[in-house]
Amino acid sequence: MDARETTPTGSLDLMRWIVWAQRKIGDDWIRERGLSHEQSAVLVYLVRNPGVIQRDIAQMSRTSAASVSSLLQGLERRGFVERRTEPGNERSKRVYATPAGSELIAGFDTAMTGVEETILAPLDQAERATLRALLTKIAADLPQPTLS
Amino acid sequence: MDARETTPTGSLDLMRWIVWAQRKIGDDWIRERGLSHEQSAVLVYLVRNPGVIQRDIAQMSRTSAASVSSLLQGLERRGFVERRTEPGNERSKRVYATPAGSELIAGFDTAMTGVEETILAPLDQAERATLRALLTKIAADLPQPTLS
DNA sequence: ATCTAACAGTTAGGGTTCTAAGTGTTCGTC
DNA sequence: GACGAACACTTAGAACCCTAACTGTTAGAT
Repeated sequence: MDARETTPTGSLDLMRWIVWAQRKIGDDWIRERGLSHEQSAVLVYLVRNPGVIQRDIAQMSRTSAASVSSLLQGLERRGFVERRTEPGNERSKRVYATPAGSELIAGFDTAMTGVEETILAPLDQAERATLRALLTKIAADLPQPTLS
Repeated sequence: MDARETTPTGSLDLMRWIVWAQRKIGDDWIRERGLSHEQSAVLVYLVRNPGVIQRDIAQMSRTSAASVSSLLQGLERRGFVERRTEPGNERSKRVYATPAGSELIAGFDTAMTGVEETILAPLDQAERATLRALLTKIAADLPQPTLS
């Protein structure tokens, strides 16, 4: 939930608004499959980065190792994820999305690209290029999300 | 959490990335004060719209009346929110942010405008105007967040 | 006036996520 | 080797949010 404004004006307010519209659709799609938003985000990450260890997941999602542990328990119980320890390193566990997990995310991705197309419909190709350039410039040096 | 990509390319991926960076900072700020993201969003809404009833909150946040009830219990217990029933209508409750609640959100807002400035730093004034124009165009006819 | 249905909100119970404290494993130093 | 610190992860317990079922209130129809 993030409908902080009724009539957004600042650029970041607008972005939040737009992103929130897309996210809401994605969350609904995911929730119908019985997963939370956080679980889906981790599953997407696992499909793109197979075999990472839990510490990596904690870093990218900026949460604690404990939260990752609980979260993966839920995903594992449903058969979307698998954890294996490799011989020679008994304390790390490599995490993989199962075929069922990958399939779920594939469906999610196609649904989401459809939504993206719908959202960007008001812009022509030149405008989209400009937008992408500006956003790239911003994203290039985002401040480290360390608190003020 | 929404770090779905390691190297985002699409415009909406970029927006998600940027928004997520800001949101993460905001969430940390809020969590240090002992609130969840959802609770903060509702509190912001209440500061801007004093006296709404719980059904309104459920509509704007697109959740259920039950969730709003639990959420407000947490906010009320901490003294950030107050619920009053008006004579003549015994079944609706008008909800107000207390001074403590308003003060909290005021601090949050100033912190966030600082973050916004930091994030937009790479763009000059002309670029910011272009960006805002493009985003406004998109936001103008966002698809209704009804599921596909 | 009564009866029903819709409404506004709450309670109960389960899953999720968080903080704090606890295992077990590896590395570095002596 | 042996010891201690750092590391990777788990468990326990609390708060949160959600679905389903519930209580109490209002409005409308007969």
